[in-house]
Amino acid sequence: MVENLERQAPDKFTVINELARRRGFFWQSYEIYGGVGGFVTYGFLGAKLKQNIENKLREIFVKKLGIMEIEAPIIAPGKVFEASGHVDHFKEPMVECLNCKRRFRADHLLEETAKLSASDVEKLNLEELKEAIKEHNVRCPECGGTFGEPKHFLTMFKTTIGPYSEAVGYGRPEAAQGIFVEFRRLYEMAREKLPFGVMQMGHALRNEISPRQGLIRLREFTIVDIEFFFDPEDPNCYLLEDVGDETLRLVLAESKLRGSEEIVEITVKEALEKGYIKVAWQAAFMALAKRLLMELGVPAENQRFIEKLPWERAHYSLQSFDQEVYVDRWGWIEVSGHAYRTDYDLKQHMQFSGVDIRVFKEYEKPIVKEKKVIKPLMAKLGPAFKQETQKIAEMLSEVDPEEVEALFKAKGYFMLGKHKISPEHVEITTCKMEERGRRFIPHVVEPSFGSDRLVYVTLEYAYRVKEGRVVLSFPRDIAPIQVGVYPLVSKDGLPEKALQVYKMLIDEGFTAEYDEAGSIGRRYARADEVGIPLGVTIDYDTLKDDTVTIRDRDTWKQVRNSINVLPELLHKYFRKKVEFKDLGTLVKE
RNA sequence: GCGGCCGUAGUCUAGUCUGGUAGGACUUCGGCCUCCCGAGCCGGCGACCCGGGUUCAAAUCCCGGCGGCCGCACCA
Repeated sequence: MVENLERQAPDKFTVINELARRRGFFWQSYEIYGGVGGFVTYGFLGAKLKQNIENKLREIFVKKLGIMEIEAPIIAPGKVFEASGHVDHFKEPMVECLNCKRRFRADHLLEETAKLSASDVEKLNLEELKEAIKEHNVRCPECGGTFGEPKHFLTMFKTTIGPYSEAVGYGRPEAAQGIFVEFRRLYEMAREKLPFGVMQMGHALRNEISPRQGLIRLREFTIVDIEFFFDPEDPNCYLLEDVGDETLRLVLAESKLRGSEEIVEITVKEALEKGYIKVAWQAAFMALAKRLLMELGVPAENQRFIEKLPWERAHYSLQSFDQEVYVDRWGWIEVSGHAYRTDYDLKQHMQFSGVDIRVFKEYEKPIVKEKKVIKPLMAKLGPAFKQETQKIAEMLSEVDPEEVEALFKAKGYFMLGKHKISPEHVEITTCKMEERGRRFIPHVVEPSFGSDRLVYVTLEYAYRVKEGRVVLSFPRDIAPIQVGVYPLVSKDGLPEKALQVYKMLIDEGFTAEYDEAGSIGRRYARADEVGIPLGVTIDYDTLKDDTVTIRDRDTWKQVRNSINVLPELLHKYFRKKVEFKDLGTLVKE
């Protein structure tokens, strides 16, 4: 099997997908019906690995930064994605060649063939695209054929909510909107203080045209969206204290425009000083994302952040970086996106819903302004205008006091609609206005992770071949199974003793596995292949002195120690407080 | 969606051209054996992607579909 793999030298993607299927990490869903592209089912090991990775995200963002995790629905009424701009932007205009049936992006064709600019083409609707294609006589670049009607392909899953077909709903293509639409309540829960962050981890749906990259591109996948709200006029980012000196490897848009993928290695602080990254919070989250990937086993030099060009960016973003990891098969692939969404989403929802979702921020000292006001003297207005009085009083509050004063000076009266207002009807006074704060829509930076991709890169970076055997060297704190427990041989009471140890470890909260099948070597090999960091073996000495051997997955070294010290030592080991050599005395081979 | 290649147990594969009982290896399971690294022996489970057609007879030939890989396109 392994020899076979080495002989054919397939890429890691193939090897990992095969291993994943064989050992039950994940596989393509609906296999008994032939399988459907873009959907995946995680087995026991994969689900556990994914949970452990997701918990790592929780640890970094929820526990340490106090970001609030929420869980919102996957289906949203049409309005939500109309407001967010997805209904308009989450689709591509396509034309089909009537001759060879090839499909092309209509806008791309016009850019290339008719030499129209990207921004011009983007504005065109289907009808205009059709005309532009006709006008410029655009033909199929493959066979020279003519094109049919341009059509949009919407990449959101559309459905109806309830039995009424007019109630259109969409499966969310991102979890972010579930946060934005609940902003008011979330802001309250954050004690009405900025900055604050909200995270949502859950499934998202994108009806990809041709998803053929395993966990890398799925139609249903797990997204982790963090929306971090801040005051755009208060750039202070307290995270810089922690991450300011962290280095980032950036590929800047300006380099890409020159056709280069040159990497600028720079600290977070410097990147902000030089203006490479517009928002401090965004830079800070990029640093945290880098650390996360390192903890998943991806070294810094195999990571980079690549800036999106304006036309590559999502419709809501002012600046975007993709965090990329180098993988064997495709080179650089995106594992997280960092978008500066500004106030775009909240503004849109405010407009579409009609609900004021601005926040109020009190000034440290109220700003006192002197302001002229017109005070209607009702005692004079009443007798003069009778039933019109109320209306006039309202209208007076709308006019500019300065202007009125000037008119009085010049003409001795002014016309309010058809009414003649004289100085005797009103009083113009100066009064002190106190502005206690301001109302504004917070800005947002969004770090967004793809859980499934994290699972994939974790697997790829854990993959090793040692002496012809596959070892998944997961970081010990995300390994799906922590400890394997084995009787050296399955007789003479060793299995019974091993089961006791196994139960004790389970009771202590470890994820453990008991295995007595085959020879001990076979069991170690099997455990290595699913990445179990430690193996505890019960042998004949155990029966005499209650000690066991503990085997390290990566070095295959063994130490020996008493059963009763295992729980405490192993807890420390999995929390990275002690190393393998600290678990006991080395066994000579 | 298009083009090329491909589809036999969990995995790798023989058989397909030339239609006639689907065979092996690894894995897995049970047993024996086994005092630390996929050892050995015995036994068991397990497959022709789906549908239609041709034929006495289809894994094999024909048609359609589904799925995979590679390329194109797409990836907000």
